[in-house]
Amino acid sequence: MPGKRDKADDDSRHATRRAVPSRFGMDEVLWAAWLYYEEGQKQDKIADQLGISRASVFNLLQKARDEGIVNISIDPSRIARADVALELCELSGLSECYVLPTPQDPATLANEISHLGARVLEARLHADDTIGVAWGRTVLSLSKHLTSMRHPNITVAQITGSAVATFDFSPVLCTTNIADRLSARCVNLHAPGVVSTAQVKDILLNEPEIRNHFTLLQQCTKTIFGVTQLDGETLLEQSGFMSDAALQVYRDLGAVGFAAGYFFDAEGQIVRSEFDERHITMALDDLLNVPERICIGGAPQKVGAIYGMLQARIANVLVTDETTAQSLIDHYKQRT
Amino acid sequence: MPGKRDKADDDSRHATRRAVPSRFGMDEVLWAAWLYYEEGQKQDKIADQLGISRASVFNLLQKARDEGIVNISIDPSRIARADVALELCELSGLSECYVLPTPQDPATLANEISHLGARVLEARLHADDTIGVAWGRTVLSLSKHLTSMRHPNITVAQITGSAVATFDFSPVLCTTNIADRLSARCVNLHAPGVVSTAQVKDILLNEPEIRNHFTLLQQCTKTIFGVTQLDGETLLEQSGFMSDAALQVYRDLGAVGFAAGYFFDAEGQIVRSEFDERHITMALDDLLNVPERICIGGAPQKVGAIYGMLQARIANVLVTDETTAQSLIDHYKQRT
DNA sequence: AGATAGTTATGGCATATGTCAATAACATTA
DNA sequence: TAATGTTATTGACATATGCCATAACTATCT
Repeated sequence: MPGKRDKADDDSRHATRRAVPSRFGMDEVLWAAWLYYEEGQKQDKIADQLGISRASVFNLLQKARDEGIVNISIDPSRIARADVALELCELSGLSECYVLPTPQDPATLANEISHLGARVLEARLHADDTIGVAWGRTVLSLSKHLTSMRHPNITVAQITGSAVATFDFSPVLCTTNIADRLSARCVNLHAPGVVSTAQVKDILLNEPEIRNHFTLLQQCTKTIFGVTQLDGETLLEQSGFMSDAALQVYRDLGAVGFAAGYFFDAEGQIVRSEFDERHITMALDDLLNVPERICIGGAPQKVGAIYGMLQARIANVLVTDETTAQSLIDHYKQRT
Repeated sequence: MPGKRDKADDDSRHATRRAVPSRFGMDEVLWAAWLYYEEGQKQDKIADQLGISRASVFNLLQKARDEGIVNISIDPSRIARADVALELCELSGLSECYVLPTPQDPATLANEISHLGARVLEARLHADDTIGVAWGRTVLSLSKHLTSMRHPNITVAQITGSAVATFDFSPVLCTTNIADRLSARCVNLHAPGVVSTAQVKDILLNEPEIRNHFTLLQQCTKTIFGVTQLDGETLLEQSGFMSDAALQVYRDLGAVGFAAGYFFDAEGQIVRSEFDERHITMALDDLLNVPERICIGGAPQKVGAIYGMLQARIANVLVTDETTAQSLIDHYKQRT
């Protein structure tokens, strides 16, 4: 019974405290983490050594994991190397492809893909990177799975104007979230995502501040974006980003998907319409010049869109799940 | 009962196997590791998904850990930052210091320090490093704690001639072991560690092959070595590396320790005798020019020797245990 | 001082993990 | 094809871990 703790008890406690009086500055968290993860000691034993209860040791270890003092990570290169990924790379011309085991519960798929996306970004990230960030549920979700890390001189920049519509995965939010986790410089694009006429777009693009932003975007070493299919309900209209009518124009022109600011058809041809003239986003040529163009996304209904995107070369790195990857492989094989 | 497995059973098994038929090339190990470590699923659940027993999942995870597919590591910078380490750095002028919690069982101390040493080396290692390796129990033990890793263009070189005596921690063994684990180029020094006269040493040092080796050593970016005290039995004489008489000469001259090929006294003065003229090892000037000189060692009886070594600036990075670190701090404070 | 609220540490229990000997699956040889 | 050795898989048990309600402690206020 815990209530029994009295002076006698306390004395006996002191006897076991010999090794590590807490006056030592050395972090108990660190201490426990070392003994547990490096030396493989049992929590009981560590509790003895530190003169605390096993439960406390558990708490210390928890803290160590939370604070990133211990890092448990899966070598991402192995995930890329997995057979399905490899086959898809060969068929599609992707330079890299990360494939997640498809979860049993489809509802968690999007979440888990963005989780893997976060790991992939972390693994590929290095000093002096400039990351162009798009917007969308997937990208926002990715930002939440990033563990705080610190590389010198990282820049995170918006590739699309800040949409004004009311939705919780705005370009600004995606960008700031990611920058925050990476302790990076955050460069927002202070312009609307869509304007009313081509003329307004021209005027804006000639504004010095916005011009500078697009110049910065040309320095991008990476971009991150999701991908949407156009059949059925999409968040493009739901979010108020564009009108149903504008979207229908693209559908009528044969577009099947949208990624990183551009529409494309089932064979990877970029589809343009009047809307492009009003959409403030990174120029296509600049986008295609970015060395690492990372697309995060997967779902059965997205397969057609992803295929088109891959053919359009919008992405050269893909993070997806196994079912989607397999469908894509099948898709490619059919065409041969 | 396992014997009961028959066709009926097999069929039911197939039913649960839907998700991951083993025909998929994707590594089950990787798959299990992802589900367990990234998604935090329980082994039971993973077993279901993969259609294998929980015990097998456990085995897969074990394999994943063994093969380094999952990495569990403690941020080494935190260990360096711990208070005792920091204080010792300031007092001694070390550029870095890694301090291990002193284990309860003194018999395991040497082993655990070399374990930490291995982690430290791994953490500091990067592409294009050239590592000068000394010999000794500690260094050999360190080599065994290295986990296989692969950086491009690492070179591992012996800093001392290959001793001919019979002991199991010879320079050659230390070097090859480390090179092997790091998948590095291994450059051995094809000469005895000690020769009979100064003249023989001169002749050897003028041999082109050996000359080249010493030129290579000047390119070292790191050295790794242990440290020995001279009072009591030492492995210097036990190993047949040098005679009792030769060692006594150094003791008489005031030497208290030996590290990285050189003797020094309690205040950090290098102590030389005739033996140095016959000892084939990296030149002292070259040694002191190496940017990272990592000494691995700790024990109550080594404190005096380590103090001398620190004063002699033979090391600028120290890996030790807390008791030793604390004793060193006390030692420094006494002198003020 | 005594009461109060907020924080940290603990005991004990439900669950998850690790171990191992037994057995199945497979490969090899006679 | 049977016998034999080798490796992988498993069920069952012993142990370690994760969790949470509550005790102990601390700081603050009356």
